[in-house]
Amino acid sequence: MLKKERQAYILHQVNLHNRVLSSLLCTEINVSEDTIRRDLQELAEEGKVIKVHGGALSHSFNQVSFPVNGVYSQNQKQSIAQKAIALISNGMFVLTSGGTTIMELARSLPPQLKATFISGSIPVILEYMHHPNIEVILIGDKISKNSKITVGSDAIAKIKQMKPDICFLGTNAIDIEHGITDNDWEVVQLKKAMIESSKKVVCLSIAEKINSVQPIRVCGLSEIDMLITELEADDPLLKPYIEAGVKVA
Amino acid sequence: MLKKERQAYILHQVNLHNRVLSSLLCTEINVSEDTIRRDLQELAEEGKVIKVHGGALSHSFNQVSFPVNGVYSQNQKQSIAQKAIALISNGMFVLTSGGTTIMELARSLPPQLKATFISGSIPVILEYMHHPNIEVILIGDKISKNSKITVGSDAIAKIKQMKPDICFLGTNAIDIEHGITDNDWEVVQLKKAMIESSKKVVCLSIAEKINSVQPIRVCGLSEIDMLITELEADDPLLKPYIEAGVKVA
DNA sequence: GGAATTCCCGCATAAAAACGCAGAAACCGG
DNA sequence: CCGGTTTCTGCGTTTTTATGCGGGAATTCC
Repeated sequence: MLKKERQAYILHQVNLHNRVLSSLLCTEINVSEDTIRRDLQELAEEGKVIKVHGGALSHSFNQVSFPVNGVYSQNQKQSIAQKAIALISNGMFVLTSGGTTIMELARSLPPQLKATFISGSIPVILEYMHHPNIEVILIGDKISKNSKITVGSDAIAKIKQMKPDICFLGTNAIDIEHGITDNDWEVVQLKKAMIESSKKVVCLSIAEKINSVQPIRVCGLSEIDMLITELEADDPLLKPYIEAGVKVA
Repeated sequence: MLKKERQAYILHQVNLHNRVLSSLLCTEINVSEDTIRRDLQELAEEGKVIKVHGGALSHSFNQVSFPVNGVYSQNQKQSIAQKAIALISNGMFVLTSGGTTIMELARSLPPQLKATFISGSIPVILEYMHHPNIEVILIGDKISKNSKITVGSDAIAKIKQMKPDICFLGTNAIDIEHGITDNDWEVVQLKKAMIESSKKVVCLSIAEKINSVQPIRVCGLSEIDMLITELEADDPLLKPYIEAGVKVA
């Protein structure tokens, strides 16, 4: 069999079945694994397939991403994400909500980190999926088209079954008196469950949202362990929260 | 034999068999390999064949290099999607697998359709989310990065709790003897559960995949209700399936 | 953390291509 | 018919290409 023929055949198989294993191909075509590997290599260089350990994948399926429009206050959120990442170590189970701050966190995860991330937010999950070393657990249920997150009793039940090491909450509003508040009833139910299940609860919030209130209460300050903002820890804005027993970073 | 004659003969052979080997040709015509090589060279320069190491290929053969970004066989999948959509009516619960054919189905859903769609495939879910009137239920569990679908016992358990009206399966390989087969163990588990739960099972497959086999068995033909391809229902390729009791469209 | 794959590198080999050359055949204008 | 020219073809040598093999590095899986 001619080289080009072989490559055409491989390409055909990849496009048909979305993935091929070099081990299977080489028995099928009756050539050595090296040859298959070299073929896949060439096809990959021409951009016709995506080479992976043990075989190759079709190009068509592997470029899912969410339309990201300009993120508000990206710099601040970046700096929040960095502080949050410092709390994560290898092997942890990390539960996260949705929201642009969490997105920033997801995007900034160091590539060598090995951990398990759990979320019901579609955009966030997509970011997690791009990372090579993390396991991704998706919480299923009905999708709320507004917030692009799964909501409902199944999702809540699933969260309650878990005991993640740490939970990162994108925060909509936080206030000394009313604690964490939000404006979407279903999302609030979810966050409540997340707080209840997690060993440690960390709120991520840009300074702008500090001392603001939304209609629906998530939890009181006593139930969160840490508040991360882009501010320095000794910023006067944070002082009342420290006094209320919340760690800040 | 004259040069022109020889070249005409070679060209004829190429168009007939899509390929020629120079070694064979030279014994056939009884000239030296050099001569054959020179002929092929000329024909290649005139663009009539594609010269490769060891022989030459027909132009049509090589031309089947696919668009790198686009979906393979999109037209066929479009037409399959249309046939599948005809089976969906308002108020239905529709369970779907993943795959590019299902993606096409998701993209082509008429905007006024009101139904509930259930899936564990991230790319497919993203498409569903764009539609204004459909409810989207996401099956949660661990995400398989290969297939971008949730897999695992939780996902299977969730599917078994449901009784969807119809289930659309993207098909990897279908064959009279072996039924539906696939190449990813976890995905197969999922598909088995989907088939078991659903009132009606519809397989979507481009004609190219008909009569092909993959390593892992999903189910026999008796378990599926309908097979949708881009072919006409009276195509001879489909006849054995009809005889096996599968409806086709 | 250890076993099993898979990958990567260099080498060996055989097949095919390229190259130069020379002889044979065809062509061609007288 | 004949010498000169061009074209074609085959041969020997050198290069290039394709492929398989072995061993060590890297990766994945349990």
